Amino acid sequence: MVREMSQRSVGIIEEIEAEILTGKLQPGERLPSEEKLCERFSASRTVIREAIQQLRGRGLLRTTKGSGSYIADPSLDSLTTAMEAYASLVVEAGFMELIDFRILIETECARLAAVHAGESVLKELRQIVTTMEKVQGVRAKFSKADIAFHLAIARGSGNRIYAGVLGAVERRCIDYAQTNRGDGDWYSGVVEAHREILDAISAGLPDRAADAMRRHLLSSKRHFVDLGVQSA
Amino acid sequence: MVREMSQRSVGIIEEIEAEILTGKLQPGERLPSEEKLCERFSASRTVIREAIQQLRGRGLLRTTKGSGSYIADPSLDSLTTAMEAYASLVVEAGFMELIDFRILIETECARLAAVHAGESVLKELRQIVTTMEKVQGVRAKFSKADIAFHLAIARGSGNRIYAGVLGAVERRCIDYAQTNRGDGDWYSGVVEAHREILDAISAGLPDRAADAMRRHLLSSKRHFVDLGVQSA
DNA sequence: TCCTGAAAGTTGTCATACAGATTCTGCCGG
DNA sequence: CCGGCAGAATCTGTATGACAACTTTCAGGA
Repeated sequence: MVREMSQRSVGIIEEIEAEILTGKLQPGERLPSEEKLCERFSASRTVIREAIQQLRGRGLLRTTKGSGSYIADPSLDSLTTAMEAYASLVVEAGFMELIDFRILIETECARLAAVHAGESVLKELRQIVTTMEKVQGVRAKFSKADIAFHLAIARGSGNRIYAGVLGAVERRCIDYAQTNRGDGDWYSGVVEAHREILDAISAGLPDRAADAMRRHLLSSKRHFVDLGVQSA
Repeated sequence: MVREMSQRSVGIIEEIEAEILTGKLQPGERLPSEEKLCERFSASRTVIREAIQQLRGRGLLRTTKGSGSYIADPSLDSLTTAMEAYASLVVEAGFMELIDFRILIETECARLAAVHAGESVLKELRQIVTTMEKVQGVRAKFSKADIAFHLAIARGSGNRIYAGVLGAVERRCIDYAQTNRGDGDWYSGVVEAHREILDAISAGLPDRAADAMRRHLLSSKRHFVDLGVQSA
């Protein structure tokens, strides 16, 4: 039997976490040194360090040797790592839910990108599609370009949360999609779909971009189903 | 100047993480004891423990004193806590992005709930709306019911990711919405909107439910803007 | 003023020890 | 043969002390 347990560090973690979340400790600010935290919490350095390690794992702190621990910037790192952790743990059971989640967000990203994407993003997208054509058949490179394409669109949406969330789930979804497939003209179909999305965004047509993205992702999802990925 | 640094534990973290996500280590399975990990990685127990702490912080492991560390279940806890942390760190700057994110997801949840929600969820929703009518004017209770309403719909969508993600951002969004407002008939307007959503879901009309939810949330968003919440 | 280098401060790692909890093992009684 | 119970073995949690490696600070000299 496995039961709950008390831990000296959890109280410390909660307290520091609260100070960060309430803004008492601002991003970029330095945490007191381990020694001083020892005094404050009347705990050994061991316990203090373990608390810090866990907070680092959550992305709330970053530490520099010889200098100290600092409150992390309000970057999407913590969100991304957690989302990644969750995505990696979701095996068969909730995988469809993850895919639906991705479809919802990416469709919206495509729609927004058609309006907000700047020239630099468009240029990047064109280059990626060109790359994809060249590396057809080379699974690793193709996959990498595929991910880059979708993330670039997410960045082009102008909403950093979409970009952060997608960064976490994208790799896993695409790896899954390509694991069991090597068909010759599957590659050309995907390239075609991407070009369609690119054209719509480039032309500034939100609905068409969203529709193209949606069809592309639904087609991917259909492949999962065909491959027998069933929910438990 | 703050620079990068090598850490003995990062390699260990990556290796264990890889074993988890490739499925070599399954959820529920026990990690080798710290002593054995020391041998395997030729590192001191200190380093091994720090790696474990960070993985615990990410929600990938749970540990029981006297027993060992186990691969975590694919629970949404880690996702929720991290999302919460991020939502709290996002202050003024990215708040609109958070709201848009919420609107996107909740609209979809309403649509799905109209199809998937079971009788228990419907019953809960009806009860919450009744409660909301009673506690009009009492900010704390009204806010609590408000959150409960939206979360119940998220659960009714049948997608656990939506529910997990929303659980993290909901409280913060709603608190923000009600902080600077106490108008008399604002309450009745909100109740009205919720009833509209409920009716659509109850009637099994996805598009109408989505539309009602969207209008409700857009109206909320408009209030933020009116209140002068500007993005940096 | 600017540069250098020593000193102080801070985190990273190691080794050891023991407390507290769990799990395994083997003996004993039925 | 089986079940239960006590003790041993195993394992994590915590404390302490020490030293290495890195950063920051600051005083003193060119």
